[in-house]
Amino acid sequence: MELAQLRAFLEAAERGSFRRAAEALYLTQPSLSARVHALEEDLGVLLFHRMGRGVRLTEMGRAFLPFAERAMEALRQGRDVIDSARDASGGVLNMASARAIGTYTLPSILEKFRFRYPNIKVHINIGRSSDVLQMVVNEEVQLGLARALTDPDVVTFRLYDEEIALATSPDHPFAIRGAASIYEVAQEPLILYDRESSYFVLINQVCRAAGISPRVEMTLDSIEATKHLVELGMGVSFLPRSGVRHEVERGSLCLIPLTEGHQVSLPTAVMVRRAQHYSPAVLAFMDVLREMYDLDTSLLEGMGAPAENGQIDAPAEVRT
Amino acid sequence: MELAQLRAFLEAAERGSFRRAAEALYLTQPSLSARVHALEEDLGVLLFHRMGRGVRLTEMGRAFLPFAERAMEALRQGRDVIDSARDASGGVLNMASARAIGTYTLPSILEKFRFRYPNIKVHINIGRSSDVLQMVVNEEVQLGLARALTDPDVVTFRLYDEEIALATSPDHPFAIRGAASIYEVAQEPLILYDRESSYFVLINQVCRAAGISPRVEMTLDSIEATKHLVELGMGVSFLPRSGVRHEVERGSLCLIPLTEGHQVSLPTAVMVRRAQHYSPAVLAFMDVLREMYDLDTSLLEGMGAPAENGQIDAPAEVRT
DNA sequence: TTGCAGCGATATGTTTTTCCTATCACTCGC
DNA sequence: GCGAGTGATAGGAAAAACATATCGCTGCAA
Repeated sequence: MELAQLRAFLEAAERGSFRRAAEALYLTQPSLSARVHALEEDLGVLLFHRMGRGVRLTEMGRAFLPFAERAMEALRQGRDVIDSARDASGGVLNMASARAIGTYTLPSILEKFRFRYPNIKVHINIGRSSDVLQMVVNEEVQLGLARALTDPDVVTFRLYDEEIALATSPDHPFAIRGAASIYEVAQEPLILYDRESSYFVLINQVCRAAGISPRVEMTLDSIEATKHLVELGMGVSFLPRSGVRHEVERGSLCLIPLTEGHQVSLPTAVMVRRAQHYSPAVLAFMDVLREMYDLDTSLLEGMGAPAENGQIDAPAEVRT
Repeated sequence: MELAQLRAFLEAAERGSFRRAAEALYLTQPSLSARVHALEEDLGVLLFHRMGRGVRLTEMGRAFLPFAERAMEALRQGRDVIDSARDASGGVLNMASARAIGTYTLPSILEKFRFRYPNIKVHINIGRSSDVLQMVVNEEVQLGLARALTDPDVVTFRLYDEEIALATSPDHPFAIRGAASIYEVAQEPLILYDRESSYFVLINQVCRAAGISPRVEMTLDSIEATKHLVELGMGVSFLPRSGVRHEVERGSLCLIPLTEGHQVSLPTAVMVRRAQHYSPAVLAFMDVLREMYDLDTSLLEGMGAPAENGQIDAPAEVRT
């Protein structure tokens, strides 16, 4: 069965004439006749009564007609969807972001993005870094911002290293002294957020590296709430530097360097599912990131698949 | 767009591999590749990401997939309907019959028919002769039994002439005398049924031919009720001979010959929509009729369209 | 009744398309 | 790296589709 045959069938059924149907399809009558005949052969039944004057559907023909119409309608709709999607596909960017990035970094990115591409609608899903990666892999989103994770199906571009700093209230002994040892921190009540988050994992990792086990007094799932508790002197916390900028400027929080020089940083990256072609929206967003973070996104453009150096395999990085 | 392309698309989408899809469709990989490429060209979008290892649907491909599936499903259903209709088409005979024929003649026809073709289901619509003709023309039924009417799109085979006889109760003067003049009948209260029916029209026609106007006391739409009224002596009526056989045998009704020799007969016929091919059920029914009424139905069989002498143009016939 | 016009079927040669074989380029797993 | 597996490409062969010309039939009209 072929669509050409169905088109011939439908046209002939509608016009009651092979000749006129052939005209409508820019064919000669014998060609259309052959198409109908082939369809009849395929189905094993006569679809038309051939009268001297035109043709008329048989019972079988009438029975088959609605199905042929439905099939053609489905394909027409499919084509419509493709057409509208092609025109509008540049118009929607569906992305995912880790919470901290979405809260503190993404707004400034979006500001620039919306200014430069005001017609692109953006949908943002907030989740943990591992969720973000998963959404990218599953193609639930076109693009993800999170801690740099690696996956064979994902291209990861590193954006910047988020420094995780020890934060205390201004009247805390650490703040007054202006420094603290990692071993002292281990004695302090520690407030962390979201046991599953990258931050939590990373900080535990640092402590283990230093051979200490921190006194985790509280875990929350909100950075904002954590900051407030630290401001109130309930404990100290490791927080992303970009997330406490305002409080530091205001003087309600202090960032304390560690005497051992431990520096905890979290590589932040943008991730896309590996593919050969990317939607205009994705390329536009990457372009904004390229400008802001000196990124090399040339690998995404054109036909070529992204090469190896576009990725980062580095796990959360700890320099000492 | 062609179905071959859609089949290639669907198979490749399902298997994630052009090569395996090609195998499944008994093609070589380049052929399948070309089909998909042609579809992509037609739609103007890429449907697959070509990875080194297999292929993966693009967003567009995912968007188009359900429509392609729906179209294929519609065609599959259409084919199923055709297949089951072909197998069962011999199994259903949809017919229409005029009331009198359906009541008195059809049962004996059906008895023989059901005996010989026990697997054929019969649906019967009862209506007036003109309705029967219309249903045949509109192809609402495959076959009609009615007064012989003519239509350019209908083939009419005459079966028998139904004699319309004057019926009275056994104690009526006509019955005692054993005969009646048409002019005497004009003086009697006449009971007729169904103003629109062929019988009614025919009897009026006879009376007008004799230059008389009958005393129509009552019109009913049931032959059975008419018979009962005549049995009770409420009047006389013209009734189809086959419809009063039982009452005459039982002695509750008498049939009175007209002294002038007027004989009213109604040509009864079977009618089918003119076509080139007839379903097995129709041919089977015609075969039973052929045997019972010495009909020449050979014209319906084989490929040839029915010829001219298969029809009857005679209107209701009045011999005098 | 007899032409005449319209329609569909058929035959045939040509053109177009489709298909397969062979080969290249690329990716991935060992 | 190297081999297995996969998709793209090129070119020749096979098949299908198409158009032209013509026949037979039907229905309409003179």
